[in-house]
Amino acid sequence: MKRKTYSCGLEAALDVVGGKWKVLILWALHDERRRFGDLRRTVSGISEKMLIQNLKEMEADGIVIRHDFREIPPRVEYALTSFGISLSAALSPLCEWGQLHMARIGAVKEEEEEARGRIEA
Amino acid sequence: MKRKTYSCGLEAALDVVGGKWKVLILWALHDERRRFGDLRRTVSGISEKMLIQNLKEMEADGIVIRHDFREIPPRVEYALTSFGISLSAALSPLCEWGQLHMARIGAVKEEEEEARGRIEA
DNA sequence: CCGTATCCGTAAGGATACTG
DNA sequence: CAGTATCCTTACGGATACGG
Repeated sequence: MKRKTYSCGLEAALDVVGGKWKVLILWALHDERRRFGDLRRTVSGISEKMLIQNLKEMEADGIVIRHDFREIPPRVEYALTSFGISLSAALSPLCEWGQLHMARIGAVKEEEEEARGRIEA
Repeated sequence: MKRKTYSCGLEAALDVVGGKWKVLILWALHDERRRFGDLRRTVSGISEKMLIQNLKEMEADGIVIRHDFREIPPRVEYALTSFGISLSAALSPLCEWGQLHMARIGAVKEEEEEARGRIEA
């Protein structure tokens, strides 16, 4: 059987949590299971389409598990698998780093956006 | 002065190392300074355009520093700043996680790609 | 050797409306 | 409530050719 290969661990990790939303979804689930609508509100800015699409991929990758209560009105909860939990643990230092340097990053990015604005104008 | 804000540390971190290439470039630099052409070969699959574009953004973000030796033929080296080093340290658990689960991830992703192939056919 | 410039396709992602 | 379906835009990124 063929198997995709990677030149380093980060490349493999990115194959699972790459893209704009997956890390944020993962993080929203790292401390508690959540319903679909709950996730939608927690991960600010995400559309329903992107949310469900990413959740499906994450489920296929084995980091998230979906539990459908088969009630009416519908009720579905998403939670991390143990694999997902190990991933979120690996992500936590990055989260702390971001927290620590948030102010600096925010300032630089704000400048960059202003600069882009000046170019367009 | 305005300042961009984030709802969690990961969001801020992603603003700096988001996208397909930056983490890989960062990682290529985490143990040694490298020349442009060296980076191009090390970060497998990247085009010159994407490499220079990302390097410029990373320089603007203060995680990479560019040293132009002003020689002919040209010689330019890129290295991590101390800020960049702190980031690479925060990334290292994720790298280890990827390394550890590389086989599993590779297998799943291979299946997914095969599945996509069947749909198109 | 280290980039720039240009062209171009794809796919990621947003908005909106609709269904069980 | 939890999704689907559809349309549409843009920006990410590849390929290629050229310049200092």
